[in-house]
Amino acid sequence: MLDKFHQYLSSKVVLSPAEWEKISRICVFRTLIKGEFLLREGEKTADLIIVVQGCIRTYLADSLGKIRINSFAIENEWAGDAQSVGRGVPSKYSIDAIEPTTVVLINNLKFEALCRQIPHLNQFLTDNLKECLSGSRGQHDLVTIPTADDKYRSFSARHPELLARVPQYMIASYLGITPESLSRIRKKLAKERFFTVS
Amino acid sequence: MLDKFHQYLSSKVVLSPAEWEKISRICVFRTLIKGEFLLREGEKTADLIIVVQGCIRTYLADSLGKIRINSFAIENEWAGDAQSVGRGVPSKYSIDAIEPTTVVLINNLKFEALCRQIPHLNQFLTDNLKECLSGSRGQHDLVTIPTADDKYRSFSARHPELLARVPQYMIASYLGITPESLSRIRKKLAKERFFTVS
DNA sequence: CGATTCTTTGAAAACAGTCAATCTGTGTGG
DNA sequence: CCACACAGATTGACTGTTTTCAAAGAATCG
Repeated sequence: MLDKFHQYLSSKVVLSPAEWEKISRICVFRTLIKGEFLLREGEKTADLIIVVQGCIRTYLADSLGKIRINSFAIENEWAGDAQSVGRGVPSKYSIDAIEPTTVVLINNLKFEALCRQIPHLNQFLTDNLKECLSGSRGQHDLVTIPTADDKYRSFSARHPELLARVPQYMIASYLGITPESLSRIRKKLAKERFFTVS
Repeated sequence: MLDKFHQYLSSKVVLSPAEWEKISRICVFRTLIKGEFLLREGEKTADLIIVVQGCIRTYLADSLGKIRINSFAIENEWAGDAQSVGRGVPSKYSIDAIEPTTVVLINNLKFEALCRQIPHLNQFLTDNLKECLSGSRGQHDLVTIPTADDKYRSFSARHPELLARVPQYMIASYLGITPESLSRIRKKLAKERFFTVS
């Protein structure tokens, strides 16, 4: 797993062996079984989270139980609320694994200290934050689409990899619709496709 | 305006006069009248945008004309799609001023070069990206609230300053509901408050 | 297998959207 | 200073989509 993470990092930035050595020393790997929590609402955390293998979801629970999924993170994606990390602010979100997953946890303070020493690593952080921001905006664009089936259409075009990987009721939650509606939409679309193809 | 921006920056990071001098040299101020565009969908831009005075909105237009507002930015807030900046990617979003507004435009490449020289400025960038990310997540949390009146309630609790400043039909767009619905919701809430207070 | 978890289906109710008309306030030009 | 035009907000009646609730089918996993 360390190797896999090294590979990913190397694909993003140029690092000398000595630099990688420093970075790897502050990486903590954690393996989660399906359904296992990485963070619960209200808990504090000081770690950045990067998925090495698997898939985790970040979600919000309203007053009584119903959850809304904010984001999925798969291989090499970051998760978590970058802002609350390292500020002692309790997280609004919960994070758990939806398949067997391995993540790297990196202490935010240590990471920022390293960023000051390693300019390339700093670039990596900045780029990633921008990517997360862009992803979040994209997700926002998605959920504000006014009709449920356009939401789903848009989602499947944009995230085919998740479509295959994530249970339907979670996609529904991510899109802000009910699983029942999603099921009906899929049925309708399948029918449309059938008449269109031949 | 330069002063105002200096004040803001100083409140965020410690800068020597020499550093501020360097930064100020790459700042371009631009004043917009109400309704004036800063960026249109499809255009490219290489500049970071920070509002010094006034209010701008970032929005997305769907296939025929209807717009969905992604975000408002008021004094000292950043706007724009951090990722598309400086990559030659045409913007998905349009940005215009909803009141008389002054913004600072900072060329992204020049800014990043300065960040490499001035660690504190780099910290400022990182912090701001995190804040933008957090803001975007918050906005997402808002629009995924399932009922329109909870959306509005949540919005007014979270952004009282915008409530007073932004026309209602724009707030409706921001929340993903119609102006008519918002009007009815406000009426209902006013009635509830009337019976609750006395 | 047997049991949980996930998806599908149906019918009714609630909610928000649409369309169209009216109302209100503000700023402009005669 | 008034009248008009315009942008924004409100209201009503109606339509349509989505939710809800409930139950039955698949699928998956130990």
